[in-house]
Amino acid sequence: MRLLYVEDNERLAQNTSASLKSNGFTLDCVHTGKDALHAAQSFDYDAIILDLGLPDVEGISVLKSVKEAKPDVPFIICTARDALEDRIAGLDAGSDDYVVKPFHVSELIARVRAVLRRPGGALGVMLMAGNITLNTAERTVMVGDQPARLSRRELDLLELFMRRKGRILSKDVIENALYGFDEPPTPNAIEVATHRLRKKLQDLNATAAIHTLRGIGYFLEDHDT
Amino acid sequence: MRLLYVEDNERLAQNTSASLKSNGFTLDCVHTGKDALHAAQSFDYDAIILDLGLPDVEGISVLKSVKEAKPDVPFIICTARDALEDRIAGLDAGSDDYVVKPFHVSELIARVRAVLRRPGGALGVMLMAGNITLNTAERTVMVGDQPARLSRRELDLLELFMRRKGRILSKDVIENALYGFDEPPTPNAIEVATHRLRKKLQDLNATAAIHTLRGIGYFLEDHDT
DNA sequence: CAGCCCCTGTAAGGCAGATGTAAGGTTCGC
DNA sequence: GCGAACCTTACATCTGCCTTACAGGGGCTG
Repeated sequence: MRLLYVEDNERLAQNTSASLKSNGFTLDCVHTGKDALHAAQSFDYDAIILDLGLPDVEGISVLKSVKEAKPDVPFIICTARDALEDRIAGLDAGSDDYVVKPFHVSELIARVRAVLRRPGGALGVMLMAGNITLNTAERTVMVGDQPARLSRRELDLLELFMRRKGRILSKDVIENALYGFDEPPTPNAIEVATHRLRKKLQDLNATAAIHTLRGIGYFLEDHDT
Repeated sequence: MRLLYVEDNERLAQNTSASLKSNGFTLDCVHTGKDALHAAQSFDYDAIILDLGLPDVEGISVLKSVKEAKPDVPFIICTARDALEDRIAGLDAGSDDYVVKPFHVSELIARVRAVLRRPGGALGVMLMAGNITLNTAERTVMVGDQPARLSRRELDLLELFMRRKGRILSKDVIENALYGFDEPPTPNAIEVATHRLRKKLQDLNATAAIHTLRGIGYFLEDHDT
């Protein structure tokens, strides 16, 4: 679950980023409209949180540019209470929701979740593979009738594999999906994460397993359909 | 890039068809579930756009029938906003996408492109020779209905041959294509690699083979076209 | 605030498949 | 029949992945 957070106020950005991260989101945080455009272009985010009133490029134009290229990405706009016209313009331009400043982080998180849960969004789906069931809304995993105790990383990884069940995922793809660009891991990190996930699944007698293709990537086997 | 478009509303169908065609897609348009099933059976579409609420056969059952026979075909569903929740409940949101009516054609096109660009999608070319199929996006090879387990070199080599199907490739060309400047192999390396690839293809009863032209090079036979 | 536990990335060693090299054997063309 | 080009097999290396151990960090609890 990877988000882009566009906020020019450094302190606010720091606080909010921390909260979002601790709530299980992978987060890329940028401070200018230019960076935002660049980031949005180079990766498919599940949602974009956009602060209006950026220094270099007008916020709304960021939204419009991105929406043009990727109409599907949901936006959540943060704006001051008195900037009402901006807000309306934002919704007209295709924003999916907005939050009025000052806001509690919990409210922002709730809105993000709500947007992701919408049809076509990333949340609210049940994923299945063999006897593994992953509830993306609750972030819980069952193997057969046993609940699986997975850490955040493990769960993100498993969700990635299940969303792309049967398809091959290179380490590159995995890295992009799980890690923000300010936290690049060694390639080994993914190997270790995969190993830990595999072990837990195996211990619970999961009937779907992650296979390795040497030099190419990994894939989750898919003998149901 | 060939699509199947299933839509019972004639006027909407005409408009949308025109837009899709002018965007470079080859399009088959049908108006009933029956025709849709028939069309989907007789041709391998790169994606299917399906309107829900068809007159004769319920849309979802079209989807299920086709998915049963061809699990890999991506579907994009068009539906009214209020009918959405119950409809998508039974679907695997991991492999499909949705457009909510009324929609801009540009949005539909964007979704189609997104789906095709996914690993396993068709943008990332499919190469074929005899009963060999190479998916360049996933880097997978099928011989008939058997998956081939090729190493990276073998796959690179096969891809090279298939992209230049029927043409003669000298060892020089192959060497340049497969090896970086800083890793010049002995000429024998290519012979060995070819040998290993040939063996795996033969073991899987491939109907296309790599032939040798003494003193000139190799080529992949091409009796289809 | 201390202590503890869990999570997670890093580092290091080992194993196995992949790949190049070498050494005959085979085939083709002259 | 001779030589050159290619095939085939065996072998050694090397890369990539697995596995385990360890350490820093964050959160929870007493």
